Amino acid sequence: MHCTRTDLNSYTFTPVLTACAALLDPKRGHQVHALMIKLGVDCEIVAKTALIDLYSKYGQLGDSVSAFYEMRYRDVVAWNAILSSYLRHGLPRKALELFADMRKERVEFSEFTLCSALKACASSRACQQGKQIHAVVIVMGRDLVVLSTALINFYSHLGQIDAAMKIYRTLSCRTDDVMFNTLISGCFRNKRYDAALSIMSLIRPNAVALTSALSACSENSDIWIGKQIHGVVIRQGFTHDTQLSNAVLDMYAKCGKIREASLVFDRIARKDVVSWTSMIDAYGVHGYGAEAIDLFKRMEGKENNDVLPNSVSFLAVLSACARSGLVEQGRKYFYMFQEKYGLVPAPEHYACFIDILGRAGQIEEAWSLFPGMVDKNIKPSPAVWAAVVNACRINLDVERGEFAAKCLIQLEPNNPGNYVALSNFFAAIGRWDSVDALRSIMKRRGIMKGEGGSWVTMHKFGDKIQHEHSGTASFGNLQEV
DNA sequence: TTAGGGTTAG
Repeated sequence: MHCTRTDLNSYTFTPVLTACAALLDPKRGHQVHALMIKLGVDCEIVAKTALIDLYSKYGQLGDSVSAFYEMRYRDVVAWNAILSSYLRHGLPRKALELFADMRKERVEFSEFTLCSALKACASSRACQQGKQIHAVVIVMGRDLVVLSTALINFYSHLGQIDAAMKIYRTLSCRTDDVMFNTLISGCFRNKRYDAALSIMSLIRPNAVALTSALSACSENSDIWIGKQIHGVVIRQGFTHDTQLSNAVLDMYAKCGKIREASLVFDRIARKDVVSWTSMIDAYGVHGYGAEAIDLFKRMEGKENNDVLPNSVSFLAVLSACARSGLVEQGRKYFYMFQEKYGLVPAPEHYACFIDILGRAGQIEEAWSLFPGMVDKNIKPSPAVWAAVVNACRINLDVERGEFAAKCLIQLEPNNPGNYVALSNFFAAIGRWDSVDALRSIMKRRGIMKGEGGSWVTMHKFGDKIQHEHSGTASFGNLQEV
């Protein structure tokens, strides 16, 4: 058409943009956009909306947002597209701000809008706002399968599984696999195993349901259920599914079964970046720093078909070095990831590297990283300041420690963990008056440190009790001991 | 002609 006709307009290009977005080939999409500009057909509302979606799917949030703000007039579809764009980039708070702007501009919502808003509420844990949207759904009288699914997902993520089940029970619309998968994932997430398994029995086992079941078992360190799900994965012939196998691997790793995790890893035929990173991290968490590094070298080697490490792999390798005290290796990889793979360290990478250096007494080198952060326009996060405070505690660096402590509390005054780090620092330098002062501040602000705990799972086979698994819990995270 | 719900690694 481009070669033979001269009457191309916005409506010709929008489906082409949709195709480009589906192909995830930015070069092609950029060419098409350039042609649209050249022909002057990039300004219509549908064209701009398709561009919001295209750039969002390419991971170019800035360009997606630009397309939105370049519009003279915006309809509800354009607003919906930009909400999805922010959600796709993991910015639910920003999506909720835009949702508020929609209300200010008196744009009438559609079901699409409410779905996205509910998703934003679920991932940012905006309980009250989500319930208000539920009320809007009721008032609109829309009982649709997609909207009901979004509501079930919202309540499940908030831990209100009974509210989620009530929506399912009082449904008058049709059901489908996505809704059942949402229910299954919600029940597992909230440890309603019986309900989850009985819903699973209503549908044919599918990879998504099994993956979410396994990720909930990882989260809850529930090896007993996790093993049974793994059995279903094998019996139903899903072992070729990489994403599902990654979830099996991670379940064993999170439950402390590193050997089993490694066996699953070896059997994944088409390993992706998540497979490699999960296994590297599993070794690192269990203190097998050398094994983590060996595996990373294998990832770089010939057997790996061009799967490149990303920023999560970067962090997994660094944290493996930190846990095993591998200072030289940590330093090597901190720079190698930037030079060889062009990955820009985020604050969490800096926090990890500062931790490595601090434990090794290299406080000067840790401090010397700050100018580099300023150059790269990276703002130190609370985790960075916490790492500095810990480094100063180990190295008895009073002056810098006090400075970092001040920054940390200013930036994140409600995180109990920060007060623990500060308290340990002041105790180490003998400032018991400050330790006391911190306790009073915590009391006054109502900040409570989470309790630590430990647990053992026992199973009874006839008269015999078998010890199955044990671990410790602190701040909601479970770790094998 | 553009927008929506469920799944894996930090």
